[in-house]
Amino acid sequence: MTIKKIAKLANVSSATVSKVINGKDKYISEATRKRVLEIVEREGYVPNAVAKSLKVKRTKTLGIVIPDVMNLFFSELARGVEDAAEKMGYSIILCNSDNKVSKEEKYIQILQEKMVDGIILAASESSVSKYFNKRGTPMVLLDRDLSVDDQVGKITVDNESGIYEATCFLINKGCRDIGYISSEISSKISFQRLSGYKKALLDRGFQVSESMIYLNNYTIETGYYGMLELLKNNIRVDGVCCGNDMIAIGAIKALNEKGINIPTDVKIIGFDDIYITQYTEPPITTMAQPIYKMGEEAVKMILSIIEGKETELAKVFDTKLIERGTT
Amino acid sequence: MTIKKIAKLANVSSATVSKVINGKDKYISEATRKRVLEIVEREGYVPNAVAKSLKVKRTKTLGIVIPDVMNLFFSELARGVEDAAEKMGYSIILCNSDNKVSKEEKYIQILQEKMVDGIILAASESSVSKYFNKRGTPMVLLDRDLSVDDQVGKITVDNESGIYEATCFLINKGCRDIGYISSEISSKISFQRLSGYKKALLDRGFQVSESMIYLNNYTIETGYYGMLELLKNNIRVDGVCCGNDMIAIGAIKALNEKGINIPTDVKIIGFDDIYITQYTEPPITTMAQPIYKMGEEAVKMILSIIEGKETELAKVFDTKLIERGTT
DNA sequence: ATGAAAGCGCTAACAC
DNA sequence: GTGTTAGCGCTTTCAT
Repeated sequence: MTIKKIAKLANVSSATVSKVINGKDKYISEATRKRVLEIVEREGYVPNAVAKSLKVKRTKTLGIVIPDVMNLFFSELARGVEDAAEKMGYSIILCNSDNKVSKEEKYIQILQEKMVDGIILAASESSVSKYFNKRGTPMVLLDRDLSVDDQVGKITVDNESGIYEATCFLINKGCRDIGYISSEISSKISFQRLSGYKKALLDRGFQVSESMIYLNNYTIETGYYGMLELLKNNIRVDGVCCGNDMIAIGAIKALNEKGINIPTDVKIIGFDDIYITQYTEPPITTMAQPIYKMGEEAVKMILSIIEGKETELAKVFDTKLIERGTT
Repeated sequence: MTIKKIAKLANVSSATVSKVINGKDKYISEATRKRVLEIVEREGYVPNAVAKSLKVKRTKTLGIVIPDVMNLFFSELARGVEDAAEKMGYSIILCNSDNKVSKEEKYIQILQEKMVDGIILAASESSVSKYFNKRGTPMVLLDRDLSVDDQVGKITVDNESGIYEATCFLINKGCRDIGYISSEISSKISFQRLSGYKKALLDRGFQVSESMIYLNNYTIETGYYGMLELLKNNIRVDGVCCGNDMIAIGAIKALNEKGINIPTDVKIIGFDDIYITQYTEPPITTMAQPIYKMGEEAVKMILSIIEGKETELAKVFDTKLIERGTT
């Protein structure tokens, strides 16, 4: 079924059918409008969006590349993006990069070939460089703050001040020997977070000790082994600031296994506020990012760019302390 | 940049450019092949896949509709699908239906308009009916077993025998008063699972008591309130079979709050083996579904259908007991 | 070994 | 109010 066949069945031109289908029917008589619609319905006609896209140069689809949908943080981000996109009549093509530059590049190429109207990127590297954005597809960087000269949007959170606050909170709660478990400094984010931790300690008159810092990945495993390591190295740890909630989950597991009480003996604070955080034992105190909202904001920003509106290209959200059982 | 402009720059026809780009260059002289490739590179030419799709009637993209990516079960499914699709050169359009028929229908329509080559559906209802599959797009039902006359593929797990086994396992572990917390019977899956629970009890000479059964949703909340309810209604509960792992997480939370020891006082078994299950306190014993693999299998099946191969339209996987800390 | 040309299904400018 | 037509960027058959 094509618009042409519908036209023939309705004894009108394909232009007319196109107009009624697209609601541009001001100048179409009610009679033909109705007739066309009936036939469309009867024949189960489904418009061919790819033909339309070729003509109008707009696919009404967005690409989103994230490291991994199975990661609670990114799945919430993706959900925020998808919901907002759907509301605006857009679909999304989902890509998992595993933080691999090669995959990021490959996906960006594919998305450009598929003529997506915009790309939302939680990328590890500057795959965004002009070299890869050959077509100048609108892009917004989500959660990742890369230095990029291009005209790309950025949506981030104030990582340094977030972890700074988290660390101060632990201090205020009475912790004196505060460890830090997080990811290696492979990204700006990780750097900023570590920086926040150190700054808080120094500002409050504590010393920074490298043996209190364990860096690896943003994973449960890192939290688990990192906690074990801290316990090994130091006689005294009474608080741990974690680079994200996954790490906090792992740290809690280690502490539970060792029979160390949370929060009495050791207090834990996480980062992100992924939703599982409410359901752990104990529930995790964390610095919340407005994850879902950041996803929504990313599509708002990219649509604004797509529509050629004047757009503020940087939006940084604040984190917010959510106190629960681990402190 | 279009193929035509590249052609002009290379002093060849667009047909020639098309051939070298697509590797159909047996009959192209090495000299022109090289020249074309150089210009493509230099100009940063990106092929327009929508134009290509219009011509070849194949978009190399698949649609996947699931209730919610934020749900660990479905995000793992989605990841399995995306990985397998990517390996075969396909992209995926992700849709979250929230189990709402209206959204499912809407998405199926959109996916058909976008001319996806196939649709993978974890749908609650028979949105799959001929009426909605107007274009006869290949479909496979994933995780959901709907009665559908159409030629759609189905990938499922043996739910009844899975829960049957789970319940028996609890009995073998010495439980005598086994409750069941799960979702309402709104789907075949829920029916089969409840059925497995009852059958196991009966087969082993126990009675089925409605007050030991709490049905609501496949959520943490249901597990939590369901457990509280069971504790209220019955003096004795020493085992709970949960319809999925989320429910188990909620049940554990309730038990922990009440100071009831797991597994000494009450044993818990879940279903699915979502990955967080290893990290709860205690880690959850569960009947595992090969979630990721089922996602992969769904794309294998749909590609086979797309390619017009003779395809076995039903694949049912076995569940497998994973014993951890809650039993 | 390369090119000319038709056509995929649609929209939009313009004609009537 | 409705129709004609060109053309979006590509592939593919057929000629040369």
